[in-house]
Amino acid sequence: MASLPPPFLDSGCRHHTYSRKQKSLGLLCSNFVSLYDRDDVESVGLDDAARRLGVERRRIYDIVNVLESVGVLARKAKNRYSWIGFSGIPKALDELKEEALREISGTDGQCVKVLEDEDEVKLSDQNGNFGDYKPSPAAVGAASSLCSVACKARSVTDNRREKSLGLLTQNFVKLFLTTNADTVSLDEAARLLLGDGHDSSQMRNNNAAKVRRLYDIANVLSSMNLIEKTQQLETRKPAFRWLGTKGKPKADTGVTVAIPPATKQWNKRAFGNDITNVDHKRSKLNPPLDKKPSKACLRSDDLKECNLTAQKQLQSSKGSYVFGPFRPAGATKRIGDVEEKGGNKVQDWESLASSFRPQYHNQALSELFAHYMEAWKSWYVEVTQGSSNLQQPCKSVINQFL
DNA sequence: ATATCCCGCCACAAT
DNA sequence: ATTGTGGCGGGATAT
Repeated sequence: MASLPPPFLDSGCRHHTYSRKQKSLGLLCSNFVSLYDRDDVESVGLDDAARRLGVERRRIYDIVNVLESVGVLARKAKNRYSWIGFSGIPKALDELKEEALREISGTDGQCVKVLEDEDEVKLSDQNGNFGDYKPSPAAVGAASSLCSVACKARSVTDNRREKSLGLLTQNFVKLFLTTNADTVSLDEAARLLLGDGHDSSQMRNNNAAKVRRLYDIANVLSSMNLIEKTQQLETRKPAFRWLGTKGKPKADTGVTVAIPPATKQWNKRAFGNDITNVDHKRSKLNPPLDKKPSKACLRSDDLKECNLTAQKQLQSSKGSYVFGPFRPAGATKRIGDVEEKGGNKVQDWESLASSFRPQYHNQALSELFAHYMEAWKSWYVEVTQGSSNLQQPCKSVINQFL
């Protein structure tokens, strides 16, 4: 497998400054999709994909894993996947949701009720861009499902699976599916995903590792337009917004995939006009002669067509937008909705509190929950300072947990 | 400095 | 043993 890099010659990219942008997982995913999303494609070979996209096989595993979690692909055999396409997403999401709900109420004794949309505090909006942020109740569902996973005495083998990109992706998605919260902050997601149950110990820097994975996942889900990167207003801390299912809750027909300008990764991010990756031997063993990193040469042979992606450079601002390289089923848009649910939200803090009141005899769960409350608390303080007129209920409820 | 996150070593699983 | 998978985190880029 060890790809031997032929970094030599490449008159084309001579002085091209190395840019990781054109090597992002997201872009790779876009290319991957545009490469296989055709009528005549039913099977995808990993080697073939790696060759045609000009990347190491390792990278293919990354995107394939998350795509499979979302139903776009299905593993058929070693080295081979069957292409399902976007049409497989709705079903996959439904299943994930069902599974998530089952897990939540699963914990023998008590059942944690998934609360209906509640809070959501409007913060003073400086530039009118981001409307809100809340410590999303997604934690509710996530915490419990997470627990169910974390609690079961797992064998060492399962331990590996637990940290797989695929499972991580599913849990991440479930986070959005089980709640009405359409926004989850990076920190929160990192904390919730994966059991940080380890007794309050070395989970410090360990968190950084999880965040890295989260970025990986977010990049490909983002390129699939299932989520979008945002940030907490004010705090400017990174967060993710769910775009996946449009409007209607479920019911296959109701679920559609949002299809905004497929090319704009996150908020910006430029596009390379060529394929992703292909070795370029980074420093390490052979440090660049000067400050300029080595040239990123690409295997010009087969990846010529993949450039279609670059055309869609269309920088749609609000009204118009173009379809990405893929053709969704019932493409519904959802691009310029700067503002959302202007409606208020009945403070349901009390019920939230009672839902959680049942103390968990489970150590891991309670710890996890504690973390959630911790985050919530800090958030609360933050908000309180900003806008002094906040519903009182919040305070009392929060205090119950502190 | 902090936020992102690419890259590829190498452990582990499958053949 | 060989080959396929894919955690994991060092450290380079982007902001």
